Amino acid sequence: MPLDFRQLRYFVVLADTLHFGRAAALLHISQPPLSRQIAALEEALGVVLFQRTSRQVELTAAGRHFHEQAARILAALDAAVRSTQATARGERGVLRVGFTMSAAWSVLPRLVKRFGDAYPDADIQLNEVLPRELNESLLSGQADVGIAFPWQRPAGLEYLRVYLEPLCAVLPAGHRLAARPEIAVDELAGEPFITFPASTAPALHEMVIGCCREHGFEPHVRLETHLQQTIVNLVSEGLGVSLVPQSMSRMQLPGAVFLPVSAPRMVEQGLIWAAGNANPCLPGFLECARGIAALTPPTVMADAPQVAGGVDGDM
Amino acid sequence: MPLDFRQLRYFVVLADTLHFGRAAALLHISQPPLSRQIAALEEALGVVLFQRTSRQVELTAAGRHFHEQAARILAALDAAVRSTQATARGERGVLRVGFTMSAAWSVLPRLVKRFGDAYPDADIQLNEVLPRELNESLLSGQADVGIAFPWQRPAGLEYLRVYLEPLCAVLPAGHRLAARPEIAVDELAGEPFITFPASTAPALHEMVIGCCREHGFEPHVRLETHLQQTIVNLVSEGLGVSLVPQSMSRMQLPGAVFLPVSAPRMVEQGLIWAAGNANPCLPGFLECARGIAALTPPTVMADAPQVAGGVDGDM
DNA sequence: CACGATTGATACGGAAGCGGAATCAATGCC
DNA sequence: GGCATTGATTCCGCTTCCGTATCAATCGTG
Repeated sequence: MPLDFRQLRYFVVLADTLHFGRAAALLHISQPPLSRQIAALEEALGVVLFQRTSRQVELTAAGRHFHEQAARILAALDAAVRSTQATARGERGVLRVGFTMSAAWSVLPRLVKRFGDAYPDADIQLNEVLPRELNESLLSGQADVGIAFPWQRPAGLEYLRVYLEPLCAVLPAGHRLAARPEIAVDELAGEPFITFPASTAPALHEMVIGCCREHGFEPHVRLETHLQQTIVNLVSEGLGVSLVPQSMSRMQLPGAVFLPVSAPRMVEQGLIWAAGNANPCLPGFLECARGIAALTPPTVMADAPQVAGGVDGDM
Repeated sequence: MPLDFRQLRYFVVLADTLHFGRAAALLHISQPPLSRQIAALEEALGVVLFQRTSRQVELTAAGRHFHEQAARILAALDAAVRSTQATARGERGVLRVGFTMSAAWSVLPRLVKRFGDAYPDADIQLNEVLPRELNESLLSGQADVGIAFPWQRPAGLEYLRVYLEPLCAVLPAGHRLAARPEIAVDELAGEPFITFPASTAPALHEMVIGCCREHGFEPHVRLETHLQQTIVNLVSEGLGVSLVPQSMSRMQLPGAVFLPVSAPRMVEQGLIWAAGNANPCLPGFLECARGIAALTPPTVMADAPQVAGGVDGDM
């Protein structure tokens, strides 16, 4: 009575073969149950689907119509099962990535591309968030994973380092130190610095200030701005100097020169995600990130042609 | 294991309510079988669809996706059942109507419109056929029903009269008899006649020739053509006279005058169909035709304003 | 902190449904 | 006219399913 999937499968095979015996053989059942299931289907529908004589079986007009519908439904069911399994395996779905502009400069494009190649049916939603908002965004479930310079990590958030690189100095092209192949950090002691505001980007703020303090001086902060690109721009205008991750040297500004520093501070970027996040795409994304991490050291070199002298980011 | 429809319905309700007890109540079953069916569904898919704690139920990402799919499939199944039942009732489907141009002049448009109003989801395929080909077309199943002036009817074909009307004379406007309100058929004895070829339209041929013979003369056939419209056109050009069904007077040609004849021969049109035709739309179509037949007599009058004097087609 | 209420999972017994072998009735072929 | 084929029917054994009762885990509350 309640219209079973089995009846649909039986019906479609019978409608294809128009022969109870052969259809039953294809279905790996004997003929009597097939007759009964078809009869039950017809009774459930209240419609005669086959016109039987004792010698041949024919579809009625209603049967022909139901044949198309049933085949479509069975195909849709099969597709639904497959796509659901793919969803559970993380091969399809949506992963919401919250990224900070500061952290996205080098890692994000490669990671997104790698993930897209590995999981072509999974979609990534990229949303920019402020660094201080990232943790809350992850914990509240608004984003599945974040890419950032790590900072104070609350309980419930996991972290995976993806990228390690040295800080380098960035100077105006006409600066007295700009022609040197390498400088020491403390040679910048008297220079006007351009840094990040501690309120919105504490990790980046600490990165520059902390590096200077390690080398024994308190930097003279002349300007603060949120974006690393802006820092480099301001440097190129001659407004000051700064310390930035080496990958920023990808910016090919005529007025700015990137110089390696001796015994540089290493800074890292990584993925942050909520420990309880159940998005099936997340493990695959993390795996891609681990792959990126393994490839990173040589890649850093290739990406930073302007910087002479190699500093390898061993991880 | 084999993925039942019931499991889909159970799953959708549970995904809607996210509460085993309430979902079971909505499904009019108790809670344990629901738990088991959901577990069986998850095992069949190999996918965890719900994240259960003892206090709350939540959909996983795969579960959310499967929810959409399952709801779509169930809706498609419901639609398929309804449309199949509608097909079996003849409320939807395709009815192939073979019509002869000669017979379609008056009845066909009204019949098609009536059927279209009564069965808005059923489609009519109109195909013109030559009169002599109609019977074979019906018997071979290329058409479901035909509209024609009846002729020799082979075994296996049914017939239903739909329309009865008198023949009337059609004369050139300048003809010596054209000013009369009515004429006798034998007054046309000496006139050049325009008729149909006996080979392709035997019924129409006999209609004219037989009428003349009934009135005691053999018409002098000057021209033969297949279409009634062409006959009227040729008459309006002064090339001869003819006898045509009264409904042809709907053609408002300046050069042609339609005149009632005394004691006119009545001619009928009707539906012809194969006795074994199982198209579910056919009974409804026949019913519409019976309705047309009942309405025909007054309609004939309204449609033939140029003909003075009423000749009622009693059926 | 302890008790009760709520929720989903599990155990068991009765009943319904399904599949398979045997058989029947109708039809076509030689 | 005998035989083969085809779908329907019957009966039996088994699986599966539902419902009642119960359990384990958790939350709320005083």
